Amino acid sequence: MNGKQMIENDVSTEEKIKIAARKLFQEKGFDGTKTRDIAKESGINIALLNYYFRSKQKLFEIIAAEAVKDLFFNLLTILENEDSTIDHKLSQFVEHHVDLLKSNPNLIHFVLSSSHENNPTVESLLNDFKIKAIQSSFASQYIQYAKENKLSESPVHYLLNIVSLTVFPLMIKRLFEGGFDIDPKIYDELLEERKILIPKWIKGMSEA
Amino acid sequence: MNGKQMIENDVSTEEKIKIAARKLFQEKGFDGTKTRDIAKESGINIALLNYYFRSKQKLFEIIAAEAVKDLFFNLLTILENEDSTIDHKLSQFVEHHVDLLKSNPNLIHFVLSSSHENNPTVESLLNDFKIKAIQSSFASQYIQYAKENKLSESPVHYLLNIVSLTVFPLMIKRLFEGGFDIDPKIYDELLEERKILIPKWIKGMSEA
DNA sequence: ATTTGATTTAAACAAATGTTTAATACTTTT
DNA sequence: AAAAGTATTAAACATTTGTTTAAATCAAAT
Repeated sequence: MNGKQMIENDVSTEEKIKIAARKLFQEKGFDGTKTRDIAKESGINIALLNYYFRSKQKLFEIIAAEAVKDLFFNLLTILENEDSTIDHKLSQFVEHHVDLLKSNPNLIHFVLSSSHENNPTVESLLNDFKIKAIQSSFASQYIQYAKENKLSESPVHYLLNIVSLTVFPLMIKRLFEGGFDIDPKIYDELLEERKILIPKWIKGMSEA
Repeated sequence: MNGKQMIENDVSTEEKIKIAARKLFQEKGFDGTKTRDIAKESGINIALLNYYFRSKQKLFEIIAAEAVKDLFFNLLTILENEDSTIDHKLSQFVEHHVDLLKSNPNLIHFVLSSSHENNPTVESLLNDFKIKAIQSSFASQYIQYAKENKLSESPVHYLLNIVSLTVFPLMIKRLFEGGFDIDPKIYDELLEERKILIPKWIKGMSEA
C-alpha cells in the first residue's frame, strides 16, 4: 500500500506520477492537464494514477500544497534567521527568489491560481506562514528600521514593494520577450542586476 | 415586459455570448470554461455559440485580443500625450491601473496566460504596442529624465519598477486576504495610498 | 401573402475524459 | 513451494464536451 518496496535508487511509480503531474499542472493548469497526459509523461498505466492518488483532484491538491511549500519555506528560514541583519535578509530574499523563479517560471502563477481554489491544505499552509512571519526576527527588525527612518507608512507597503520589485519582472518575462522581441539573455542579465539594485532602491524609497 | 427583459433585448445575441465568455474565460481559463457554461450564463442555446463564433477556440481568441486591448490601449494614450510631463504620466499610469485592475481583478492573469498561448492576434497587438511605446513622447521624456538624474541603469528597469509596484499588489490581493485573513477594505485603502506613494518612491529610487 | 434569408431550438454525434474493473504479473511471507 | 499481499495492465464504463444537423421560428423584401 505504501509503495516502499522499490529498489532504492530507482524512482518509485508514485514519484514518477508526481513529477509528471507537477510539470503538467504548473504548465497547463488543472483543467488543461488530462490524466492520460500525466500517464504518458510519466510512462505509467493510467489506472495507477487512481490507484496511488484516488483521483486527479487529490493528486492536484498534493502538488499544489508542495508548490506553496517550495515558495514559502525558504522565505521563512530567511525571515527567521536571528543572526542576519534586515539588510542582509533583504538581499537574501531578492537573490533567492530571482534564482528560484528563474528555474521555475510557472511557480508563481501556479501558486496564485491554486490559492484561488478552495484547498484547505493550501489555506492552512498560508496561515501557518502568516503566523510565523509575524513572529520572526524580521518583524522586530522592521519595527526598529521604521523608527530609524521615521517611516509613517504601513509595514505592508514595505513588504509589498520588496516582493513586487523582485517577483513581478519574473512573471512577465515571457510576455516581455514575446511582445517586445528581446533576447532572453538580455532579460536574464537585467534580472541579475536587480539582485543588487533592488536593495539599493528600497533604501532610496525609505529616504524619499 | 419587465426591465430585465428590455435590457436583454437591447443586447444582441452575439454580444450576450461575448459578455458571458469574457466573464468565464477570465475566471476559469480556456479549459475550465465549458461551452454549456457560456450558454447557460448568457441564456442562449448552445448551438448559437458555434453559429456566431465557429468554435470555442475562435471565441476565446477574440476575448483574449480584446483583453489585451483593454489593458494596453489606455496605457498608450497616457504615454503618447504630448501635453503632459513625465511625472504626470507616472501619476496617471498608477491611478489608471489601480482603478482598472480593482474593478477587473482577473485581467492581468488572463492577459499573461493568453500571451503564453500561440495567438497571432495577441502577438501582433503586443508588437504594435511596443513600437508605439518606443515612439511615444514618454520615451524621449525618459531620456531627458535619465540625463538629469544621472541614471546609468537600463530604462527597462525604470519601467519594470513602475509596473511592478503598481500591478503586483493587485495580482496578489486574493492570496493576501486569504492567507493573511485581512479585511478587503484595508487592502483597498493600501492600494489607494499607493497611487500617491509610488510616484514618490520612484523619485526616491532615482536619487538612491 | 409569399418568398427568402437569418436566427433559434432540441436532439444527436463522435470524441475525450476521469474512473473502475477484473485479470495478470510480481514480491514477500509463511 | 504455496499463500497472501502488492503492483500493473488492457479494457470497459458512464459522463462530459465541442460541434453539427435538421427542423422550426422570425423578420424583412418582393
